[in-house]
Order: sequence, then structure tokens, then C-alpha cells
Amino acid sequence: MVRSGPPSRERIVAGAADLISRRGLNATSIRELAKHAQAPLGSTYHYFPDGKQQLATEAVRYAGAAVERLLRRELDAGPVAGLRAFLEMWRGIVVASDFRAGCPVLAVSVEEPPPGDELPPALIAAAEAFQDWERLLAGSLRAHGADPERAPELATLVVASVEGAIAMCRARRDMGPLDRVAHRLEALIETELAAQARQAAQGRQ
Amino acid sequence: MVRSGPPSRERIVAGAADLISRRGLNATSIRELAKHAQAPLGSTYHYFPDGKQQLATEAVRYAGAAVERLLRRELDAGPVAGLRAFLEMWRGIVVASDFRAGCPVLAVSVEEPPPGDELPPALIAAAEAFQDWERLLAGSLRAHGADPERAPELATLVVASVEGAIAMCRARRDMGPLDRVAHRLEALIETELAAQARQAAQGRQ
DNA sequence: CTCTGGCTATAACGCTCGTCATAGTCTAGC
DNA sequence: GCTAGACTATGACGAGCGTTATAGCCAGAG
Repeated sequence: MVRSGPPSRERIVAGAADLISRRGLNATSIRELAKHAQAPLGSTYHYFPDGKQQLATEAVRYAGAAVERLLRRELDAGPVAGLRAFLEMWRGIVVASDFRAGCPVLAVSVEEPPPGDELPPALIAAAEAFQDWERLLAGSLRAHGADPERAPELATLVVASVEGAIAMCRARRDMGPLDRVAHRLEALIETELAAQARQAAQGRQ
Repeated sequence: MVRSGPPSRERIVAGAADLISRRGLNATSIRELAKHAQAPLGSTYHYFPDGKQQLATEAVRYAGAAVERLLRRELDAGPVAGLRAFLEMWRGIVVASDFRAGCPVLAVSVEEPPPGDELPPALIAAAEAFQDWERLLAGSLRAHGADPERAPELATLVVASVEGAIAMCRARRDMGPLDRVAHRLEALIETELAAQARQAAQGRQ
């Protein structure tokens, strides 16, 4: 019997991403996740038989992929346009939630893995999400003339500073930190690309 | 009877800061905090009668003040020296804990406050800690010739990107992100100060 | 020595946790 | 209509939660 999965499953994953971004992973219970998605508790174990860690992993991948799609789409118009879209997306999430929600990938990243030797899959998914974003940004920077050595550093700086600024905004209940970071990052990228363009023109002349 | 508080109290606060930086606030129990500080559970309620939120607040203030002292000391030798000390401190914490510990101020910042109207004091303490660090950095930048408009933006960028990079390092179990951010931030500050120095010299001539 | 008061040990309160098992209910395909 | 299989309802398991209460320890003051 082929049934297109009911809307429940994706709704649970999306809701989990949202709730984890607000409360953190270990502080969020499966019962809350189910209630937040208006799904019965039993359904979560039906769709995610490996329990909480499986749901958390899928939630991180879901959020990571959504951001990746946004970057892929908006970076076509250049690194600054991509940066602006990236910033506006987070700004919208923080403001719409009245400073209660943030980035689920960050939330998972700052929780200690259990004492065992192997890492929780959700943490690995978080690392991959960050790396994907960095790669897209670095690629766009390089493609638009940034120094190939500085491009990955700039990409990491963008992701790290936006993630950090989101947390600072939540603590202060004020978008000032993200605005200041946005302003500086835009100027930074613009001068980087302008410098390279100037240098290229000089070499050509 | 004036008794200098036994070493227990500060040890509990310091241990709480460490454990909160690893696991997050809501995911850390008072019993774990007591055990981590090798103190009996009863003592935590003796020293901190308002319970978990009081202990968490003091832990955030404790960590915030420690960083503030470090910045105050090292920024005397200039913004780059202060930045280096700031980075090296976090690097030490992350590496020494094998990527398990991070920044307790960030950990508290990314947890949703309870639905009530007033904010938890620990969150307010986190906002104040971030703001203190930013002010010190911005002041040093201005004092060493940075553009007075750009100085606060740069300070926020430094704090935000370091906080974000710490989280990224923990997820990847790799210090690459912090190293890349460090390299870019140093260059950024150096050129900012150099540009202003050049401009000042020009104005003087 | 007694006694006071800072500190600790222990147990308990009602509650929620992650997870599992079991017994349903409903719908799609025959 | 009937049956199979996808989904849900319900309740339970041991464990841990934040917090409080009570009783006990033990150093220092008198």
C-alpha cells in the first residue's frame, strides 16, 4: 500500500526544529514535540522508531536543508544578495517569535554529547549543515572575485557571526547586535570584492 | 558571626558555569550541579535559597566577570592583543574539554524564557555580560583610532563571531572555524587601525 | 562543658521524562 | 462487507526532576 505520508510526519519534523531552536535539545521532551505539532505521542514513535535522537537528527537536517536551499537560490545574485537573504531569514524568525526562537543547528551544537565514544547523529548533522552553508558562501565569494584564501575565512566569519548575533539578540531582546553585524559584514564583502576587481583591472591594463 | 564563606560556595558557582556551558541551562539539574562541584545537594539550597535560577544567574555573572577581567587586563596592550587573549581563552576551554564545553553565557542566551512576562534574571545577566564585553572592545578600538561609528559594530562582530565559532567548533570537533574567524578578525582590526592612522597622519600633514 | 548556628544528610512531595506494549480505530484494496 | 496494515489512544515502567522539611553533625563562642 503506497500512501503518500500524511502531513503529520513533516509537520512533526518542522515543529521539532522550531521547538528545539527555542528550548534546546535536551530540554525539549518528546511529549512537548508531539503537542507542538498537534500530533499524538504515539505517532512520534511510529514515524521515528529510534526515538528522540532520530527526530532531532531529522529536524536539524530539515532546518539545514531549508537554509541551504535559500542560499543556493539567493547567492545567484551575488554574495551580498545571499548574505542579505540569509540575514533577513534569521531576522524574521527571531522577530516573529518575539526573540524566543533562534537557530536549531546552533541549539544542537552547544549540547554536550553523551559520555560514550561515538557522536550523536544530530550533532553530526549540525556540523554538516554549518559546513554546507560555509561552502556555498565561500564558493560564491570565490566566483565573484574574492581572494581564494580569504573566501573560506569570510564564509566562516559570516556564519559564525550571524549565529552568535542571533543568540545575543535573544538575550537582549533587541535586534541591535544582528543589525550591527549585518552592516559590517556587508561592507566587508563589498570591499573584498571591490579590491579584487580593482586588482584584476590593474593586471589587465 | 562573620565567617568568610567556605570554599564551597564559589566552587559551586564555578562548577555551575562549567556544567551549564556544556549541557545548557534547562538540561542541567541541580543534583548534577551539586555533584559536579562535589557539594551536597542540601548545600546548594543553603547557599542559593532561590534555587536553580539564582545559581544560574550567579554562574552567568561569574563567567561574564571573569571574561571582563581578562579583557580589561589584556586590552591595555591594544585591541589586537585583547582579541588574541579573548580567543586564546576560549580556545583553551574548548580544547581542554575535548569540545564538550563552550560559553555559559551563550548557553543561557539560547534558551526560551518561561511564558510569563518578566525575564529570568539569568538571561538578563547574559545580556549584560555580552554588552560589557562589547563595550570594552569598542572602547579600546576607539581609543586606538578606530572610526567611532565602526568601533561598536566591530566589537559586536568580534563577540558574535567568536561565540558562533565556538559552537561550530564543538559541532565539528575541530578548531578550524575559530582559527579562521581569528585570522580574519585580526586582519580586520589591524587594517581598521592602520586606515585611521593613515588618515590621521594625512590630516596632520 | 554547653550551646548556638552554619552546614549536611536523608527522605519525601508531585511531577515529568524516554520508551515500550497493547489494544484499539480507521481507511484502502479486494 | 472484510481484511490488512497504517495510524492512534492509553497506560505503564523505572528514573530523574525542583523543591521542601526535618533531623543531625560539628566547629567555635561563652
